[in-house]
Amino acid sequence: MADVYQALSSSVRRDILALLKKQDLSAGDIAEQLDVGRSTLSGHLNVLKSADLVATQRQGTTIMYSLKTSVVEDVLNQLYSLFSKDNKE
Amino acid sequence: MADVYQALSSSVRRDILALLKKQDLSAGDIAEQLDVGRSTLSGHLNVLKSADLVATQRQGTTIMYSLKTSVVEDVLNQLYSLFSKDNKE
DNA sequence: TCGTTATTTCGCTAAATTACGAAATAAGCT
DNA sequence: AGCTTATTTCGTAATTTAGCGAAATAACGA
Repeated sequence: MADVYQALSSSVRRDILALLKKQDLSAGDIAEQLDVGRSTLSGHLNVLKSADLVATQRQGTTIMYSLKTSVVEDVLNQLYSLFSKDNKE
Repeated sequence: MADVYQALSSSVRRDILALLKKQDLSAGDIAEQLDVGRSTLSGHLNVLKSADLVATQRQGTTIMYSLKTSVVEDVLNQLYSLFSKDNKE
């Protein structure tokens, strides 16, 4: 889980994740809903993919993006243990 | 909670938070334990303070840093609702 | 007030991030 | 093969971030 925090640090990328939460979408669909150029969006999707936050699946000519939740569970746990007052370790 | 994600995206800053979880520390104490220059550390502490992740309290000539947990609760909730499959909104 | 200690601010540099449009690639259809 | 649509890669520019040492500021004690 190299750089999940970095991936989550962009509001555009968090918006992408919010869209993908509702349904799987192609890059084009996402680009239509977010005010950002295609190539820029592609870069953001790459960051999310590297962080293992999204998965891709080719369907003919389009590529469908979907949300991956496993890594975020780790982040939640890490944040929890980083800040929970009780257990001091 | 302007940019908590940005603040959390640096491993140096996460290390600072981990140290502060165990006990309140001065900037000097932190600098001794982390391999980073004083001025650089000061910058990181500023980022954490802006993100409301740490609090400061002057004690004579030194400044004590302590962990603030309130904002992180919000982040945890946000992340949870961003990724939880069930509730689609 | 002077000196000492603790911390921050100030340039400055290097590296990373974000954005764009144009060109390249991939897949499907006729 | 040639055309169309979807997406990515490339080259470039602007902005942000991270790091450093030197100088500035703050608070204390002699």
